Amino acid sequence: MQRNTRQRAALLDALSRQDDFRSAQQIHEQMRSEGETVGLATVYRNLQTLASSGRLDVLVSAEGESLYRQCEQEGHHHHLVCRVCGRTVEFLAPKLEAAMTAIAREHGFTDLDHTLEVFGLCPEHSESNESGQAETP
Amino acid sequence: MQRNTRQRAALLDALSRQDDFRSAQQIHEQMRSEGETVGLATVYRNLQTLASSGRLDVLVSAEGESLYRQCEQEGHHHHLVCRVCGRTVEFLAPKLEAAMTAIAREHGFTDLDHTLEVFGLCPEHSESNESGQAETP
DNA sequence: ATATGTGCAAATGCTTTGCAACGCC
DNA sequence: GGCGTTGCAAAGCATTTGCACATAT
Repeated sequence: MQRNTRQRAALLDALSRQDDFRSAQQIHEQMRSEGETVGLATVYRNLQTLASSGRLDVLVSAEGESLYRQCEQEGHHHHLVCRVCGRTVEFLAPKLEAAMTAIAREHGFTDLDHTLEVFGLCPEHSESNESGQAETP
Repeated sequence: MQRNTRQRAALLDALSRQDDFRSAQQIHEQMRSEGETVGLATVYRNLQTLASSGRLDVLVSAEGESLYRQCEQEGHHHHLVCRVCGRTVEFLAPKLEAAMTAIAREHGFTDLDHTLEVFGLCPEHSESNESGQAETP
């Protein structure tokens, strides 16, 4: 079954100290920079395992890259994700759900499922603010 | 500017005779099988051009592949897609847009973009109906 | 002890790109 | 004739996989 390896523990730890959506490579890089010695393939493999066991949230960015983060909420929810830093806000939208369901029903569709992700620039990275303020000149 | 090449015309024609979402490679294959001689790269390039000029709808499958089809509506809209046959219904949801925008604004996000796709079973493929009527055994 | 997990590097699959030839305008 | 377009093959990326080695249990 599932063994308890240093790498897996390190990955879970990294994920727990981090609540933005990140790509496998970003996560790997971060772990490396924190002194962990982990292979990229291992990160991919573990992320996959964790995701399919429902312990992680996965979302596919507009560019087709898979982004991961630990779940915050159990139930159904959506994400507002910063395109630059990955900062994420979860939100519920029962009205949206209801409206979508209604539309689908009107067309005779059943067994519904949907994806709704919002991408944008968070306050730190908004365009009016992007003149290079993140650094300390 | 934009030139009028045989390949581009063939692509537009192929797209116009087809209303499911398809990958670049599927479209290329179809064109080939219809006797068109077109390079795969050309298909990719033209799909990209057309998509960014808003003449095509693009959607990224869960596997990260880009799927294209011609637009039915000009403006922003969403899709209700049958998981079995790919049958697609476009719909508008101004209230959803407004609600999402509001939520994003509350969190200070700007330059918004979002993906909203609804998947389900169309009337032909609903579960109560799925006993295998599509085939001829 | 032994099945699982890991690391590396090679392989995969989709997509993009460099560059010479091609063909609209 | 010139410049956008094309085609091919090579390059790029994110991700997966084969295989020998390491290691939890």
